[in-house]
Amino acid sequence: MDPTDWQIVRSTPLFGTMPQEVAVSVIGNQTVTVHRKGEMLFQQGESANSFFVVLDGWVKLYRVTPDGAEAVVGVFRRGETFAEGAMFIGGRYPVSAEVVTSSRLLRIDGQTLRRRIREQPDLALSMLASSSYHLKALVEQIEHIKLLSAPQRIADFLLRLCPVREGGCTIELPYEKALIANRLGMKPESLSRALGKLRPLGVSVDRENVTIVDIALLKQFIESTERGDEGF
Amino acid sequence: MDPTDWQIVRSTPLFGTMPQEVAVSVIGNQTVTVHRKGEMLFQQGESANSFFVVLDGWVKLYRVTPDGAEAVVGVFRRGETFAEGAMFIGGRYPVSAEVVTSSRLLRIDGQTLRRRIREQPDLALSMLASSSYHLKALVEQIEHIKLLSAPQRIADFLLRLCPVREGGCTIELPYEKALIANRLGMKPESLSRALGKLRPLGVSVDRENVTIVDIALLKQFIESTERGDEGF
DNA sequence: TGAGATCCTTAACCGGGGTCAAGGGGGCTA
DNA sequence: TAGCCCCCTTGACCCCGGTTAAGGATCTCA
Repeated sequence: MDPTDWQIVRSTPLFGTMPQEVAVSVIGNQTVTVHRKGEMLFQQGESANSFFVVLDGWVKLYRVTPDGAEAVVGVFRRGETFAEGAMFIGGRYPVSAEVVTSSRLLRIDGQTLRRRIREQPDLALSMLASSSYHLKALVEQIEHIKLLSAPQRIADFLLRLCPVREGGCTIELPYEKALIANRLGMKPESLSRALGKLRPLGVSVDRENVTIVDIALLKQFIESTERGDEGF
Repeated sequence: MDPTDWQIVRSTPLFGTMPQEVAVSVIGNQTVTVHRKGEMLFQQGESANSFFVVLDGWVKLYRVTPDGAEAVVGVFRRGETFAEGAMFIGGRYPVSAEVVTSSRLLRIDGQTLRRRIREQPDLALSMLASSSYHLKALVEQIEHIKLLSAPQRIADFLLRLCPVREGGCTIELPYEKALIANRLGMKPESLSRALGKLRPLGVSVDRENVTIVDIALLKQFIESTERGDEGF
């Protein structure tokens, strides 16, 4: 945990709002771990004894069905926390977690956390806020799957990666397209085709680099009821 | 709040595990309200000052898009709580809530709750458990939409309504089929068709009454990779 | 008892996206 | 540089479920 790591931890919704000494009391001497692509962190059904802060890299959370199909329910990056909730519901992870790029994680022990919560009730409010943040993200994901077309979902995904709010920009896709596709509830082939449909809207793709001419145009496309192929 | 109401409150994941006096301190003299079908409880974006316990009836939570489309993200019944999380994330409801049958609700004020949490940290752990319960439900919903066909999703929906674990049973659909369809991420027409496809699996429908010959058969169908129309 | 409204079902049609298969291109190792 | 592998794209085909439209059933209310 160097100063940069602290900065990242303090940028999370969970640890960002509490007094410094409370954060220190929780994180104290928790361990930073390094992982390479493909490593499993935990599997759904395992007993949950800790949660994580992403210091660097990307981690995916997903469900697996009896026949092996995967449904990605979230992909987390630097400055995000995940699995805070699992420790409070029967102590079992409801999802599996896998590192999808080389990563550094901060693992926080559940036992000590519970103890701190009892001493520091405000900490509980932060945990609740963080949980609610995840709830909201899931609700939005459900909304998107139910109401948006594939091209619209990708457009939204791209916009969330944009560092700016208007104009144009070039962004780098953070991980494999197959994972992006799964995250958005579609197949890789559909992702390709859907990106193609965004071309008339000023989106060009070259390998993992995506250039967006006009953010406003995409926003409008997402909110429109039209589904992406009118007008040529 | 008569004794029956108390029994319901104490059956929730949230209030079920805490000591009686803590529950009393929170619920104390909170108000029970009566609502008729179609009443709005709150709208997404409104400031969130309270959450609810369903004493009787059904309440739907949903998101609305700019163009008016609805995506139902949850339907709650007697003995369930909802919107606990909203008060902790910027104080705004991320969804809208509407009563879908005549209902009686217990409304719990957020201010007093926060105060109680500071006095009673264990209460925070209960809140976290309850939040996590909702998280898990949303994750499962995403899994289902992404990986199951329409007939499989209804089969799952029916199984969750079954009062027994094996054999057969007859159940009554709790609310309108249009709402069931939306909750499951499909159109009413698809719901009809999908129920039709379950007929060969021992599911017969007569108005709002559904008879299931063999629960095991449906479970198997949900877990099978086949999507429902083979073998006739 | 009948008129209307609401809800549900059925049918025909169509389109988005899944499936299957082939091919291209960049990054490995040798 | 060659060879291989992996990831991605493209195309053809098809099926699930959305769309549209019509008709049937139940409930309400006059």
